[in-house]
Amino acid sequence: MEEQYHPSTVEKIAQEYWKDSHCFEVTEDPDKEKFYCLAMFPYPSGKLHMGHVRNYTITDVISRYQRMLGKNVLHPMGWDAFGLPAENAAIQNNTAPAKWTYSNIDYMKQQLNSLGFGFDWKRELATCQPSYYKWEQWFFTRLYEKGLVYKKMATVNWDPIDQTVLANEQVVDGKGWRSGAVVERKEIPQWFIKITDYAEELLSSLDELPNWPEQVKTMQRNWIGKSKGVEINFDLSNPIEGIKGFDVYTTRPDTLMGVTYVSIAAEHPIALALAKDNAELSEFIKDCKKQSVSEADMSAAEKRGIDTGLTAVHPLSNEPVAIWVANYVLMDYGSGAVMAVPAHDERDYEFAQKFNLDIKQVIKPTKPDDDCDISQEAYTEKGILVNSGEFNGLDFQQAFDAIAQKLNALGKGKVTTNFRLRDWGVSRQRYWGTPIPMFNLPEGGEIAVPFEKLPVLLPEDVEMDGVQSPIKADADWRKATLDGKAVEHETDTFDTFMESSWYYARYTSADLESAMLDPNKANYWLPVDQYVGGIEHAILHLLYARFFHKLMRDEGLVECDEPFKSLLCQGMVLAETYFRKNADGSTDWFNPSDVTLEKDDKGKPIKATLTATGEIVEIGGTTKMSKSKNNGVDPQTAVGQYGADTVRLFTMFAAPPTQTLEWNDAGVEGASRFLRRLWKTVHGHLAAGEPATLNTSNLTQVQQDLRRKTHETIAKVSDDYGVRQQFNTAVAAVMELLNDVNKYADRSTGETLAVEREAIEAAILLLAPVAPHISHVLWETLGHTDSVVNAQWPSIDQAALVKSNVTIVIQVNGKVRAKIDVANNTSKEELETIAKQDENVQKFTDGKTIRKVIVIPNKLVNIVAN
RNA sequence: GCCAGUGUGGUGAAAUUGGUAGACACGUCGGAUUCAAAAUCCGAUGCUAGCGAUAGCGUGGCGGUUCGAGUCCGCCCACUGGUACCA
Repeated sequence: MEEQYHPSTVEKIAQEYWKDSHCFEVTEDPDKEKFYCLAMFPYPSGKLHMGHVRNYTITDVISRYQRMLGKNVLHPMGWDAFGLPAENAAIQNNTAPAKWTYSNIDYMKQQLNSLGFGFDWKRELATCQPSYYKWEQWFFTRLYEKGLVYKKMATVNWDPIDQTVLANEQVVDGKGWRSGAVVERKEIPQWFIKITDYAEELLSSLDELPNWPEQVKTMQRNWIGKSKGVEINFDLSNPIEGIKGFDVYTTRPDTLMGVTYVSIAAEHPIALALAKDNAELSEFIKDCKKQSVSEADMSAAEKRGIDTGLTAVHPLSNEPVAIWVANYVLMDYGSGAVMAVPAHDERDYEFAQKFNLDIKQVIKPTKPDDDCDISQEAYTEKGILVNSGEFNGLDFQQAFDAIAQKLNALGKGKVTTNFRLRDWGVSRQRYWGTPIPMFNLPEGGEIAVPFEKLPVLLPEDVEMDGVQSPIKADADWRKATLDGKAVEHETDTFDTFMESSWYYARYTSADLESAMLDPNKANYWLPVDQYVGGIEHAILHLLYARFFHKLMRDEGLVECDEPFKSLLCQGMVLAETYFRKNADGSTDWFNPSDVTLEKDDKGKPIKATLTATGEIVEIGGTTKMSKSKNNGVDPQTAVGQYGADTVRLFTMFAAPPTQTLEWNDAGVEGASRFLRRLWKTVHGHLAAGEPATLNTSNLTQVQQDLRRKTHETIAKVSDDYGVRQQFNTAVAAVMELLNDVNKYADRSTGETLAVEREAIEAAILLLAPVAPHISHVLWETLGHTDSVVNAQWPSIDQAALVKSNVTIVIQVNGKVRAKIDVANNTSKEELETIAKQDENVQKFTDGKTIRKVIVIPNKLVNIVAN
């Protein structure tokens, strides 16, 4: 064996072996327990970034670990290939989105292989391939036939200069990112899938996902937002254009007597009707249109409103209440109207204060001493009704029921269950996506493209002008015939969340040409046993995929109810930023690789300079790796410099997977140093001669301790990989084991070498999932004929774990005053006696009365004295 | 705004069920080796005071529960993710 560790040589050997033996290509095997491990597939943006490296290292570690446990492991990879960035890049580089995308895929695939990820490339797919999106189109037409798809008007961001629809991301401070024009809201017809039909099930089956992070389930529950409330009808005092009234929904009918006005959306039919002969209102409505459609922007916008002059009739008191048009009420959600109870709702309170509207308290605290001062702020807690006539004195539930019942009797309201979740709008006015498989008919209306005419192909050889989608600009593309009749192709494409909603299932039947899925294969592999991806997908992607899975189930394609059995959400990858402010106020950002740091004597950075010029730059803090701050660290550079194993080891070691990960070159060197030390240890061990067969009956204390460490480490790492999914502590445990080997191992005889051999082999096996290349070569070097990728996970020798002594902490009033070594399982009584006799303990109990002694066997003794 | 997280030494972090705060690693300092340096090896390293034994303080802030709180509860601050057309 070579004395020095050369990562590039080692990695070449291992990667060639994996490739030549096709060892990650798997097929269904009913005799073996299956394990489907999946990473969220990447958008082919050009280069792999550290977030990808982290994601795929995690799934690779889990896959290799599960494989060593003897399971049939599927670990596929593919490309989320449709999307907005390809269009932007195509315009910028004067190329076509397809060409750009395919060349990115080629490059990134090579990068993935250089990192040694064990993917089954036979199942590779790219969502922009007609063989993939054909089945998505087919599935959509099936949903259409089942009535789960419909078309309606919906609001988009409209750039009036570029005459194009903008994504929320493309709206910056209310203006179009390219044109700078103030963005307008525009209503256009769009396709929707009825996710709300599945709201109840999407909510309730979250309870069947014990291995999902609680925070993700909570976010999804809140997003679905099931609530019980009352739908209330308000009549208009004077009908307008035949409109006699409108509905509002509230979860707080108990506050109904506190309604002092109602707010309606700018697009509400009543507002539009009134605006016809009200110039001021008409102007306000026009103004409301100049607003981004994103919820975050809207909530940040100033609350504005205007009194319409029209009143509605309060359904119980019959008193007139003012109708306001407000910019924060949206036509797309609910009925486009809300009742306002300023005394008991913060937003209504703020609005009422601003416009001097009445604030009427109708709820008082259940406990009289609770803070409630309506002149200062809204009281939003539930309480006891006041100023509510016949309902006075009722609590929330009683009032809810009584008021609902009364409204019901008057024919003015009913109890309903409401969901915050809205139907899934899947239409996009973009080019680089799956064409929506619908024909628009000349007489109006539409019909699904029949199966024989699928796929509706997206032309790939196009020129992007930066404004209009090439398939919208091309009148010929639109032309089609159906049964000899001229029809037109829909020119909108699908939301790219469509493709990412079912790719995990297609991997099981990747090359199937005759159907979307092969149920036999799909049902063998599904559900995914472990899904890993960024927390940013906690709601949208994961909810749409869950929904799509249920749609596929109801189509008879899959059997299980949920697609992802266990979910791990990884944190982002961060790096230090460096910048210089220019005289004109602009900022230049410098990549960490171009900066030299100067540190004070404690190691705290005090000064940063550009390595090339020596110019001083400012330290801008650690943030998410991004193009805008130029702090991306290229994985390829790191792999070239230290090797894939080091990069993988560092990514796993530097932080637990769910936390943010800070890239740090010094830390990477530490990881590299550890691998070199491992290599050197194996080299020294082999040079010392052949070990004898391990005989555990005649070991010295030091050797027993080393064996205990070996088996404690196996137990710890197994728990960390398999149960806790905390890879950083697993790596730390192996580091500890190797430290002990180097400190205590004895190479003088065959018997002692056997103890060292056991420890070293354990270390290699435990490390194999994280650093598979070096483990592959070292395992071979130790004389094994099978490859480490197929080796069996080490088992624990319970006898080696037995401890003779434990350290007990002795506290006085909760403060540590002594530590003692005692035999394992010393009795409570004995521990108490020993503790009280301790000299240091007596110093602190002297002159005090011992009130209580708490003894936790094998842990601590706490003496309470005063 | 709303929903969900996060906050521990100079730094990344550990502490799995309420029981020794800081494992492991980086950095820094000191030493060995070297003509010298790199690499490697050994040792020290939470902060403050003290030669030292040791003592006090210490897990974003304020308060609470408990014999005991990084961990549980309440309020607050800062940062991050999502907010339905970025993926």
